[in-house]
Amino acid sequence: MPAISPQRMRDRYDGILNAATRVFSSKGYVTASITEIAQAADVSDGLIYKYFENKRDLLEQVLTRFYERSIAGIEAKVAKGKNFEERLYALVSEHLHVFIEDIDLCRLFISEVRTASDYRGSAIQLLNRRYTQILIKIVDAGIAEGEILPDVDPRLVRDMLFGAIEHSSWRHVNGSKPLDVERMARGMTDVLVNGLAVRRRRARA
Amino acid sequence: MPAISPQRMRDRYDGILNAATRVFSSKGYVTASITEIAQAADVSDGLIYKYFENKRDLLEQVLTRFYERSIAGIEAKVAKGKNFEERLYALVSEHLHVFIEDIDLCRLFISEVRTASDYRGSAIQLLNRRYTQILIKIVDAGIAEGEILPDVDPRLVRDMLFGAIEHSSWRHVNGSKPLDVERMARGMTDVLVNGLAVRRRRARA
Amino acid sequence: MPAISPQRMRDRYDGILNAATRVFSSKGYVTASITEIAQAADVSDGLIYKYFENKRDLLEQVLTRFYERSIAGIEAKVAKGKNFEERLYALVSEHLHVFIEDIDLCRLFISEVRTASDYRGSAIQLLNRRYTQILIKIVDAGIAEGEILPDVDPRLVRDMLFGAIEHSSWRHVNGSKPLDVERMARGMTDVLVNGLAVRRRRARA
Amino acid sequence: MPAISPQRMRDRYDGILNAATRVFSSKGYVTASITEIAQAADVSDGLIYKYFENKRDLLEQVLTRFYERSIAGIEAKVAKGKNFEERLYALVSEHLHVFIEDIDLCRLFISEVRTASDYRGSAIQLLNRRYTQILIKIVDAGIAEGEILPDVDPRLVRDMLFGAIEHSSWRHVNGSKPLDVERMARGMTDVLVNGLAVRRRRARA
DNA sequence: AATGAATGAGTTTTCATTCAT
DNA sequence: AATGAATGAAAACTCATTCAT
Repeated sequence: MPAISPQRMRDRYDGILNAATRVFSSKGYVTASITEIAQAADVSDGLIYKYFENKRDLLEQVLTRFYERSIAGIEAKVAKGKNFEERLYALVSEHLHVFIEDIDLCRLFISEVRTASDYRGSAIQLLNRRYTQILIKIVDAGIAEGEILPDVDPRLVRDMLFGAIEHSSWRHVNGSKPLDVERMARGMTDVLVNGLAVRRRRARA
Repeated sequence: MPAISPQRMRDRYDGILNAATRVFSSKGYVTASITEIAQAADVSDGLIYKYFENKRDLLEQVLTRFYERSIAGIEAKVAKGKNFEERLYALVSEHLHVFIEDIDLCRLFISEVRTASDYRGSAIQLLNRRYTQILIKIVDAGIAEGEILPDVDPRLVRDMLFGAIEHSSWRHVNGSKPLDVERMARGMTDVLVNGLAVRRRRARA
Repeated sequence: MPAISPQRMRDRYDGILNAATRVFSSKGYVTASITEIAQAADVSDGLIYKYFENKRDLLEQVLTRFYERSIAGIEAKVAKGKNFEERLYALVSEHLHVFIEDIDLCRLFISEVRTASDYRGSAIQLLNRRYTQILIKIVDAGIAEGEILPDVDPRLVRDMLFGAIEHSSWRHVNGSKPLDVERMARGMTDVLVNGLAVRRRRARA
Repeated sequence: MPAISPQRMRDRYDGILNAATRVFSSKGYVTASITEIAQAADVSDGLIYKYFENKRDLLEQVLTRFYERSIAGIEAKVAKGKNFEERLYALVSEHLHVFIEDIDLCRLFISEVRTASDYRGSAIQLLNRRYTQILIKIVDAGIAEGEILPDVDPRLVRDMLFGAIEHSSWRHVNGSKPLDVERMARGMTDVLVNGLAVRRRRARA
């Protein structure tokens, strides 16, 4: 004898999650209060604890859902790329787009998720791996198709790329300047592909 | 006619700063409490406020001291490099070393300093600029000496490099694996210099 | 669907207000602590902040309630007076009664309310005006009915009377002697009406 | 073997007292801090405790000195008055002048001195009596010389007058309007002497 | 005599979480 | 199922007073 329909339960859950996403994004984890989230969700404080274990759990759900959606979008775009360079470019530009469209969530993600003591083994960590795999596959395919030097360590490329994206996005996050996604994605892809060194006999693309 | 010797005052200051460094590093800024720091420094709560304006100020001093020391070390090493590649390698490997030796402080730095609303114009920001300049100069010199393509945007290189370092260090920070500094620094330098693409006519170094 | 009956909420509110009234009265605003009030109200510290904004707000509610009740009582008595002298007497004697019955609250009122920087425009100030009006109307009516000299400044009368009441009450407040309300009210009324000077041709009432 | 000359000791004492007068006046007793006073006196915190028992004692000395000086001034002026009305006027106007010239000290006096639990028997209380006596004597003399009705209670007059002065001064203290001393002193004296009631056969002055 | 470093109790206020209704 | 009243532990910070120097 369920006192509430599964659909309604689902709606409640989503409502709270959406509210938490908004509040956490705009105020940060510590500064946001359960009461504030409850009000934004038009729900009582107590009810939140029926759907989520505690404040930390709520944060994790928020981040997980965001990460899942972002990865799905990036995967879709990357799949359309026809060669190494196109796929790399798709990855970079999509990643940057996510940063631009959901700055606040990204800021939340970066500043809170890693602090979590329970980071290892969490759902987030699994997503992280999944995301990483996207790039690894791109690189592996590039090597297989002869586009990329075979002695390149894919993990190195991953670190350089994601690090670069994150790093350059930060300035945007912190508000100093708008980000020119197109130009930046192009620049990163280019440097990664061709390096910085002067070539004697071969013109760069 | 001070009631306490300057030396003892200096010791007190350092004692508190060291205690704060330890506590902040291990627990994070918000989670650490003044009382905890005071106990770690074997000092009363109140005394902390004689040497530091408030909790935030204490954090800033901790970060500034750390940053200053790190920069000095890196600058020294970089100065010894004879060409672009050597200097770039020095920068990368020193930076990685700092990350490895002071993981917790780096985590603190990354997760707290950028959140600070008063970041802009702060001492930290100045240090950040100073650090950034080290790399910019390396790149500029590389261009001047014809080692590097003249149309390279130094800021792009900066973002890619620092981002990559930060990013790859994170895994180390989060504890999964030890970091092979030598190999990683070599790899990054190499990719940055030569790119990933296969060269037709020219053997890579 | 509140989790608590409105009646119980009202009781809590009143309980805290009463406790605060007691504690503030006996110890003064600054000296009284929230914890002390909470204990007196048999309630947790935190709950006080559910019913009142902060310590200052709590004080204001205490004073306002007291003032409202006092004014209502005085107004009622004054309304029964048939002429200037009777009404003046009613005002004076009621005011003195309040002082005697609630010495501590009066002391609190006098020493705290005027210090408040936010006094102007506050609820208290409005009550102050309302009280002042009672006397002004008495004087105006006395003039209109030819009982009082027309060139009398009602504000001067107000200052002299309220000042006198307050002042003479203070000795009572500070505990030296009990106050003979009847005699004092009679004396003040008389002096105000007839003055101190000897009259040549007219016997005093 | 005094390590410091009596004169220098006296200067120190006065310096601290003056500084305390300034700081207490402008910030109030609770808000003022010993450190602040020490700085204003160009002296160390600790030295204050060589000259005064504690913060409360310091306040009392400040108020006592102020009160003593004010009374002396008023006594001198009153002594010059030739009859009841002149002396009464002198008292009122001098009192008002003190209020105007030392508003902040008056505010301090009124809001702090009475709160003092040790009010009774203190130096301040003695001064209060001495001040009160000035008026009592004026009234007694007025009665003796036939200017004033013999059945007047001098204490009642005292309360009305001092109360009125204090009360009307408060508005000035609280800053709403400047005080017209002359007019107000004249008005009070007049009402006290002649009363408010219409006289049939005798024109008022 | 004079200093000012050092203390530590005490303050208001916030908030995640629980549980009676 | 849902509420929101109630808790109480914690936090940062202040300051009168003491005492080693």
